[in-house]
Amino acid sequence: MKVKDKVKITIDGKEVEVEKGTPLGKVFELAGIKDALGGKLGDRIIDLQTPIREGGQIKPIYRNDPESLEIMRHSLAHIMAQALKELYGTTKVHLGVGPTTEEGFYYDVEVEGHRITEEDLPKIEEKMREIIKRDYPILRKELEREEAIKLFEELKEKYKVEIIKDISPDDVISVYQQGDFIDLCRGPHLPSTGKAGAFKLTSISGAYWRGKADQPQLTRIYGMAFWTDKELRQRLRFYEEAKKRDHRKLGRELEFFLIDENVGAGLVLWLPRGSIYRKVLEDYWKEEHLKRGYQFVYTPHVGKSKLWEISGHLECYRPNMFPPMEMEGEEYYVKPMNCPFHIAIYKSKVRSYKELPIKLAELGTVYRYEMSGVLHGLMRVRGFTQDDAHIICTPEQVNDVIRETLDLALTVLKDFGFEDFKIYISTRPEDAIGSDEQWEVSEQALRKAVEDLGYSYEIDEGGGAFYGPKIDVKIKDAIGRLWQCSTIQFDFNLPERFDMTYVGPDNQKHRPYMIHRALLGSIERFTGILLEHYAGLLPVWLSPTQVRIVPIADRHVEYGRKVLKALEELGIRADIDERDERMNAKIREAELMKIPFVLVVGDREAEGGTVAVRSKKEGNLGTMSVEEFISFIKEKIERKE
RNA sequence: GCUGGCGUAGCUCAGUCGGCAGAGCGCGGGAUUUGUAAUCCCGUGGGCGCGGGUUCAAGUCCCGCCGCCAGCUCCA
Repeated sequence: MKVKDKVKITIDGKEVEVEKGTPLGKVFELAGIKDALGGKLGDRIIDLQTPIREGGQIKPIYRNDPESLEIMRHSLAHIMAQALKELYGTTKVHLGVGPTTEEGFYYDVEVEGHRITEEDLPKIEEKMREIIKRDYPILRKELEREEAIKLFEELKEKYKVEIIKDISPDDVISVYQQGDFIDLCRGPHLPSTGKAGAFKLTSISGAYWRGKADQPQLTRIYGMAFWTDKELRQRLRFYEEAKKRDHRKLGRELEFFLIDENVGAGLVLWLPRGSIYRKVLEDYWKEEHLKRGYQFVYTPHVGKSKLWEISGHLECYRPNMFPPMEMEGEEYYVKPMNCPFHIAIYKSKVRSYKELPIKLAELGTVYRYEMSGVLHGLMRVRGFTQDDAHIICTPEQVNDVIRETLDLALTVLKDFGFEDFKIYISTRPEDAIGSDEQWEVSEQALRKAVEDLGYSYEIDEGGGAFYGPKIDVKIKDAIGRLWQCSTIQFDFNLPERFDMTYVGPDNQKHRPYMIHRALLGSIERFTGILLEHYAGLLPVWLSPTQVRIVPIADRHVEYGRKVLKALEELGIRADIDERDERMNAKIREAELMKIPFVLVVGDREAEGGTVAVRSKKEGNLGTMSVEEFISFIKEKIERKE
């Protein structure tokens, strides 16, 4: 045997030399590695049957490694496909693709002569368990292209044949077989079906073949899978928890907002309770911006088509805009963005470098046409209010401006109770406009700002818009979900298009930098996130009603009103439940409305000038004097608890 | 927009094979005057999403539209 047919492999610091093409399982055996389910070769996860053709580092994957799940889920996708074929006929089921997901797997399939519904899922699950019990060995085979095409043509796997034809000639075509089920697959897979973990088929939906709308639509069957039942149940509980927190449900129960089909899909009606919360949020937002030298502007909801032509929106953004309306021979569009208006304000006079940076802010309501299928409560709507601002500055100011903006974003998000952030910087894409210098200066400013503030970040290389780089901030909510809120974005396009200038110290005209930014994103979406984060129990400072007074009997109403007045005079949002109901019913009502504090007043309180305080979070706190309660709640409000 | 599922009272939901539209909560009235999550009684409330069709008869079957939900795709 020639030396060049051997490959050198390093595993856990140990070197072994094996014949080229030796399966990984055998390699592990030689290296004395037991119980591994696969290995990681570079970024690729491979299974025990994969032949090793090149040398290098291989990291064994054991059941405890997160990568092992990928192997197992992949095999479950095959087990599901096999189950479908056994149930509906080998040549009737046409398989699409069956990858793993973050928590499980799915398979896109087409079943001739049967429409798969959710009701079929238990039946399919049962068949899968049967196949797992049969503990078929899962065997890898490599085939020649022609051989593979012939095989899958015989199996009536039209989609698989299509995939094979697209596989590059340099790549190996592999299939995996378990029992009499055989599937085109790169792997990795478990050694046998019996090794699969706990799973549940969760849902079903349509998905286009190759994700393209002009292709046939297949049925996508989703499964969730973990090694143990416990982990699976935990994940299912997470969904139940998420469901309980659903802002659409909370929004109705807490009377925050309404979406009325007679008004229109994706158009939000803010109810009084939601509106008072929103006012508090907006007041806070404005204060924070005033402190940092922002100037507020108000701009109209519609503008002439010319404006959108110059901005380029009609060219690039039209599918997302509401159609035009005609007036006096002129076309007007409802605004999908505020930028052109802010630019018009900037341009309304000659600007000197001495007045830069100029920061124009607006809670600007914009309208975007979103496809009906993507609308979702407050999270995805057709009319929403951006907490928008445009900062126009000189190149020298870019660093300070970005740092200050990011700092403001994080300060605001922290004040709303978010502590966990993920920061992403997106850099220059292929087909970008703007000079090298502009990109260099801007990307540098973004990095420096995050570093100065002591945060880590991820770079999305080439992920910026064609007109500039950006920072996005995602927040982690109480159940670990990430939501994108803040975005700080350079724009090299609009200053050019609108010919924005400022006069520099050299008395010449210069092109300013423009930064577009939103901190919360949109008020609607942010409200949805807040409601879900807090499961409806907002911090006291944001609660529509901060205090409810509950008189025990009619004769206590008078005293209750006195307490109410004392609170109201200090700007505390309070009300009194004077209904002819029992105290328990009133307390229950307050609990359901998630009112942070209930003050029970009866004979004892009326006599002593006190209140019996019940906190939504902590239950009965006992008796306090009215003054004590006031300073107690005032402090919580100030500290944004 | 596409695929699948769904649409019955303000809310949550029953309604069988096509045969007189129901419950609880809510709301109104009355009784009751209460100590930390639902007091009792009486009453009120529905062109069954909208529009067509089949039928002696449609909440139920068929077609079209609107909306909602889960995805695909896309995004604040």
